[in-house]
Amino acid sequence: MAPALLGCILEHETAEGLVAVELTEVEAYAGEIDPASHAYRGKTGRNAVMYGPPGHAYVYFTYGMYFCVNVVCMPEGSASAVLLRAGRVIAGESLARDRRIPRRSQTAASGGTSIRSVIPARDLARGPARLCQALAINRIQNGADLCDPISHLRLRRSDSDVGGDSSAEIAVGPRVGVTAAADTAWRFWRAGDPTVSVYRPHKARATRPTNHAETNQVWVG
DNA sequence: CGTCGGATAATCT
DNA sequence: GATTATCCGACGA
Repeated sequence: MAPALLGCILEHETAEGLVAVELTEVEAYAGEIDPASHAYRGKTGRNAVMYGPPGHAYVYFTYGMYFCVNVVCMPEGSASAVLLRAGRVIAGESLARDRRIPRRSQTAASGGTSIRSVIPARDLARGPARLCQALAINRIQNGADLCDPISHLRLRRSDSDVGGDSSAEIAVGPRVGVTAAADTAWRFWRAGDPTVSVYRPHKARATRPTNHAETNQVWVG
């Protein structure tokens, strides 16, 4: 499913307008058999949508401030999903750019306008959390039916893909930022595409052992 | 260009 | 209490 999604269009229609992206980078997560999947340890409140019917959006909140969106890919009862990591904005570019202004740049001094240079078009949806920001995807869209043409958040084949074009070369490699199954090559992207995110291995944090002396622990004896 | 630390909170153990 | 499917800005080369 994952490489098949490359080149597909994800679009979100809101009161502000329409923003659409052509997918350029995705990652596959194989549910309960995949140590890197949120479903590896079974069904929970967060991953429940992954166990539902395919074609729906599994949106999760991470790092205290970001959302990422997946497409559920296996029949009901079986958890599996494809993370949408990046795309090229093909509609609603100015709206997407407005949504991508970092909150701490929206200071009163600058009148709500970032003093930083304009975000390059290639960076608008370059990364899973950026993609969600550009498309205004959040926990409200968790469970949304992406295949219903009525849905405001929908996934469709590209207009230029009717003849099964797929002229772009697809590259394969390990997934970004995962600790478990770090060598499993289930990341797929369009080779050479500038909207594909930069690969970064998971940050091996120094798990500093708790220093009991610093936390006022007193050992007597 | 590359590397690094901080932000920030739901979720799970 | 630890971990996290991330991003941004600062800093140095």
